[in-house]
Amino acid sequence: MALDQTQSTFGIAELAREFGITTRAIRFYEDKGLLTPARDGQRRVYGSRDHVRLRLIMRGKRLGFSLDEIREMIDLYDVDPSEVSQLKLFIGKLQLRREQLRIQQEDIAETLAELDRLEAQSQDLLTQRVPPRTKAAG
Amino acid sequence: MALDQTQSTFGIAELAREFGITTRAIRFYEDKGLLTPARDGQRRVYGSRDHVRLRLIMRGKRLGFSLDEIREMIDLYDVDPSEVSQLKLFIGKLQLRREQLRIQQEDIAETLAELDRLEAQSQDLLTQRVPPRTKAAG
DNA sequence: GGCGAACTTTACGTTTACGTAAACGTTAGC
DNA sequence: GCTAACGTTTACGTAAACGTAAAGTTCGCC
Repeated sequence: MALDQTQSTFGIAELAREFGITTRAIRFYEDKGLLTPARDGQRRVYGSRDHVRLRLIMRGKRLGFSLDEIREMIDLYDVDPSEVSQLKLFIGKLQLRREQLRIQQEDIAETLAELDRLEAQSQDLLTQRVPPRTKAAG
Repeated sequence: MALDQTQSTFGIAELAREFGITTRAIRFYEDKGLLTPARDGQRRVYGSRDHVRLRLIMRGKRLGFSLDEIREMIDLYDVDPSEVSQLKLFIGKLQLRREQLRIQQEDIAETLAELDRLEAQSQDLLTQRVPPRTKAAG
């Protein structure tokens, strides 16, 4: 009954179940260059690297990034920093992402604050209205 | 040279400029029920309410929401809390949004942490490599 | 050796969110 | 009275991200 801590290979259906997506989607991500599974004959075999990447893909999607953007972000993890010029370019890309995420954080904070307001109002209305005949305060 | 604090009406091109989108997009949002401008003859006239809504639309888009989701969120601001049952349903929707935003916050935090790591690594590499012939430390 | 389960490729279909172009109206200014 | 700027409707086009169906393969098993 002991589960594997880190399973090293996965079938496509297995990944699909785990991440709650379709095999079609997973193959589509491969078409777009986001995943590069090995093959056992004709069948795709996904390793831990693909597993990680798929997690990054799903996270990126939750944040509303396009697959192109997600690919760019994922590729950041694989950059071979062989040339200084490319390294600086790389750091530049990091800054852009960071800035974008910062804006999203602000947007979320604003939205949450507004939701708080709306809920407070609603709760007020509820507690004022739920007892329509209690002691008659008006 | 004094600017209006809160301009009360806007033309479509004016809004488009302000928000950096096309008039086509603005009309599209109207088609989808996100905006409801008044008319001056045939021309659309946008009020401060539409201006606010457009800001909410853009914020929702930055967070990766679909126009349908955005419409749902915007409509939350206009709910007439006439019935208690609807009010409870409304509060439920608020909770769902809140949960989704919380997940996004976590995703952003994770991503930022990873970007930090990547950048630290890169900076290390830069400071180690930038001076290829200084004092010859190897 | 036939059958089902899981996988494959190929390809057309669909939804979302607009882009783009055509053809037309109206208003200010020369 | 013309044109330039700004607006309108209508409609077809397009990119992204898959869905869906068809048709074939491969593997384990009874």
